[in-house]
Amino acid sequence: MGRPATPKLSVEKIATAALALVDARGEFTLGEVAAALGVRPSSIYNHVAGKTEIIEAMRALIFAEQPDVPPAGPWNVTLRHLLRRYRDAFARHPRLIPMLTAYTVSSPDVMNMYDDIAAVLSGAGVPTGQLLDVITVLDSFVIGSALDIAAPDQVWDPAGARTPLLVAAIEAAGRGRPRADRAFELGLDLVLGALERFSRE
Amino acid sequence: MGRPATPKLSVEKIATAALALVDARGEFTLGEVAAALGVRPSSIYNHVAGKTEIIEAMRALIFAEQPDVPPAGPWNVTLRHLLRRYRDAFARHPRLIPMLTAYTVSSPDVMNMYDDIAAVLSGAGVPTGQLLDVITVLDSFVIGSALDIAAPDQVWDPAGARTPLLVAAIEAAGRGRPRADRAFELGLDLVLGALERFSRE
DNA sequence: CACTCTAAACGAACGGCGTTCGTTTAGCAT
DNA sequence: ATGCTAAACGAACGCCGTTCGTTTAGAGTG
Repeated sequence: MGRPATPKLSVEKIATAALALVDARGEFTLGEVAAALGVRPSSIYNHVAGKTEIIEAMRALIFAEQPDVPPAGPWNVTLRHLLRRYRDAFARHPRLIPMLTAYTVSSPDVMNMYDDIAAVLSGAGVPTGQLLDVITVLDSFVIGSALDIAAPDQVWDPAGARTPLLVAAIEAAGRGRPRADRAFELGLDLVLGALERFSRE
Repeated sequence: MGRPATPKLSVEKIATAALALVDARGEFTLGEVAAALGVRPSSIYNHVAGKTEIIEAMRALIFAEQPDVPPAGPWNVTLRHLLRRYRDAFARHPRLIPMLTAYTVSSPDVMNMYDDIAAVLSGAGVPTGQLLDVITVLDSFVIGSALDIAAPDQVWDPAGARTPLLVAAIEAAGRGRPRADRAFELGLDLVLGALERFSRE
């Protein structure tokens, strides 16, 4: 026993193993992470302060997975790419999303994203006084949409319907990931359209 | 010991006690709930299958707290009231929100809400094929906004900023609950404005 | 080259929490 | 009266996150 020749652990390895567990089963345990890395649970604490810090590391990980996007072109195209990329970071790991909503989001990656969005919006003519409000609206929509991906399709009980309207709408809408993607794109259209009008005033 | 003359517990009492704990401290334990009700933890299982079912009961509770709203007036006013009421149900108990995002949302109260929204949207001219997509967009925005309330104000580290833009925007925006409310109202303006255009096409 | 210091893995242990199960008893139905 | 169901209880279990002291590999220092 004792210290090994080459370290078996690192923050990134721990986060990656935990993320694999979350993707596969929707949750993770320190014991499982340790087992996946051929290590005992207590060893993890040499690299990480606790379970919440592992979750924070996973957040950093999924943002690091993102490709960088050149910020060129007209502002609405750029903003659309930015928001899509933001949501995609969550969308690649749907079961992780609920865990991330339990804590606050002040990681540097998120700040960079906010920074980019702020630049684009300002260029589009949004005044400084309203900048953060607009960013909040966009952020809320993106995070809500991400949660929508994680939600399994409703097992619909027609007996509970007060209107046949909703039943018809649900049956017409399709299911699963494509449905969530389509709704997100529609939301982008709506919000960006509104922002255009907003920035012209 | 044995069975008491009048029952000490009920699903509603359990959910109410748990909700009080969540409001006060952001989390709850079966032991704490039991203590608050003058009961032992195991007794809870005579009324509820487990902790997740308590959370589900809390969801029902906060929707039951809502006043009923007469669905009169032009569709955009009605929809605005509906969405505001939807968000207010969460907003009264901000620390509960992250717990609710961990599971799916198929409670009957939520379905009624969807039903109402569907009726209004359909009346506004949204075709059946897109009804659920629009509802999803609205739902995502509302839930994202609710989470925004729960998020404490960012402790801002100016060293991490790549642009002074975001710093200025954050300082200009104010803090806490009023800020979140203002952003939500702005989002309502944007989305409803976009829907008007959308329904005129 | 000896010596020290730090960092990494380990084993044991703890305290808490969610949950299960068998027991006891009050009120209702037969 | 008798039996059934429902509600509260106590004891116990197993898992999980976390802490602490111990062991040892390698890097730094004189």
